[in-house]
Amino acid sequence: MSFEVEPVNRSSLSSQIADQLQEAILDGTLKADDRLPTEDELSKRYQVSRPTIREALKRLAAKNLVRSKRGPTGGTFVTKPSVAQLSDSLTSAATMLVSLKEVDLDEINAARLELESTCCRLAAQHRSESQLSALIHELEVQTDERITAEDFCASDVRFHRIIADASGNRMLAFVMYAVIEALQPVANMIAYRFRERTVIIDHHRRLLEAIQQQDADLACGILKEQIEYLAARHQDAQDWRAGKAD
Amino acid sequence: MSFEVEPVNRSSLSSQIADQLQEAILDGTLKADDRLPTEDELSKRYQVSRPTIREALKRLAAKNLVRSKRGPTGGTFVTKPSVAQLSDSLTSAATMLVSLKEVDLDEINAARLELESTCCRLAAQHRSESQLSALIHELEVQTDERITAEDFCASDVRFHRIIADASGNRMLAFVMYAVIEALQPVANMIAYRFRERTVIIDHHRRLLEAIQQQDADLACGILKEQIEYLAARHQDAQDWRAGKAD
DNA sequence: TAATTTATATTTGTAAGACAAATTAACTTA
DNA sequence: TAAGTTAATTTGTCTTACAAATATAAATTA
Repeated sequence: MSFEVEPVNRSSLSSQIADQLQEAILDGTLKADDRLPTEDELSKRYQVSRPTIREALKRLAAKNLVRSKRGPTGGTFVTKPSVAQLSDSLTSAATMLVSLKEVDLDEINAARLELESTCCRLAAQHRSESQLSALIHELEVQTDERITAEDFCASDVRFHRIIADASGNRMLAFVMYAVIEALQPVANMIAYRFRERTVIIDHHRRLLEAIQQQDADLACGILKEQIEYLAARHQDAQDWRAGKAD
Repeated sequence: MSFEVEPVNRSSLSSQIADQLQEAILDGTLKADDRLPTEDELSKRYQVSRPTIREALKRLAAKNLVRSKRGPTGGTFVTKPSVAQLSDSLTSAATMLVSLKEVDLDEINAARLELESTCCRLAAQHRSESQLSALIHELEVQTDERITAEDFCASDVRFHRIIADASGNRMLAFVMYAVIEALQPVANMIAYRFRERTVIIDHHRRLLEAIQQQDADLACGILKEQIEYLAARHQDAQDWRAGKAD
């Protein structure tokens, strides 16, 4: 005599309910700006307590799938996806990879080189006059003697973002933004002591000229120089830190 | 007589606590596998009720930053989200944007071609025997006559993810996963009627061979063929749909 | 009558207390 | 010593109550 044994479901109630609601959102059953049933209604429908529903909703809120509001016209609403939010999520996830040391610096630098080379190549093809003006403007900002290190870093980021924008492909630009942001902690670390602004500015000037002249190969070569320079500076910073710890 | 007015903090307690704990995880104060204080301890420390703590922890759990376990050696432990988990967290946002046509499909396809060409080139250099075996295995799965359309799509995704992994760069793999996932609604849409499996399988076989032989240019050419094929199939699906609506 | 203030109803946010479920270590029994 | 039982701990769920925020309707004032 035998009977079948099936795996039992060990997931918590709140995670099961969150998964179901997520599926309803992703498969289009629940649409952007739709109002979910109230917490009380959901707890009746699922035959669970209200705190369990709230826990499930917090799981969805953490993924930006829903937002809540109090009051007679309040409730829990499916969030409308936006391009800005996707960009933020991508950036936040990339930053986490770095913070949690899931990826090492060589990997990020290599990825940056690949991605930004692609952006440079496309930028050399697609750049507009206003993007060139914007690059020129940032170069002027960077050469100003009064600029603080902080503002120099900010201008550096903007310079590279303009290049990403000039690729003419928004998805690529988002990906590029994410990688640039993920590198910010490192950039901040070497900003004060280990990075010669004049070298960076020179790279930027030559990069701008190459893009202006639509010379993709030259642009990629200059970019490679800059990324290698920055990687070496960072290695110096690490060595200096290691030496200091002795 | 005047006094300063500062913005008041409108965030809920549970989201503030989740943010603080997330920061502690990301800045390295809390490391992977560290055990957080018990729910009771956290509620005493933060001077809030235990359900509020639980809601905060559910927010972190949804981001794969913690996991919980019952029992005397249980508790809430810090986890390190994997590249796959982090990119999965982008899936919902990206998927919805593509479904709602908030982003231009041509842009995503163009970005995919650039990114995946880079991954193919690196995969041709860096692929391991086990990655080749995994690709071979997926090809076998795909050629099985009994496979459902759903399972074929899943295998297709895995095939491309293996290529991203074979690039040997986790940051690149991360962004590649995100782009692949964003295209899933489109792939699902054309899966049943507009996509010849034999064509896809042929592309995959040739891609595998090119990577095996470490011929990066050939791999990139085949990939271009596949992406163009899929874009055309999708255009056919849209046309067919437009015609059907008349 | 128009503008302002107050009251009411609704929904989410938080708290307190109780009990259940899962798990591990310690203890007991064979 | 191995197997079984028990106790303790922590998370998971439930019940009940009240607070906070909000929008609308009603009441009051000018």
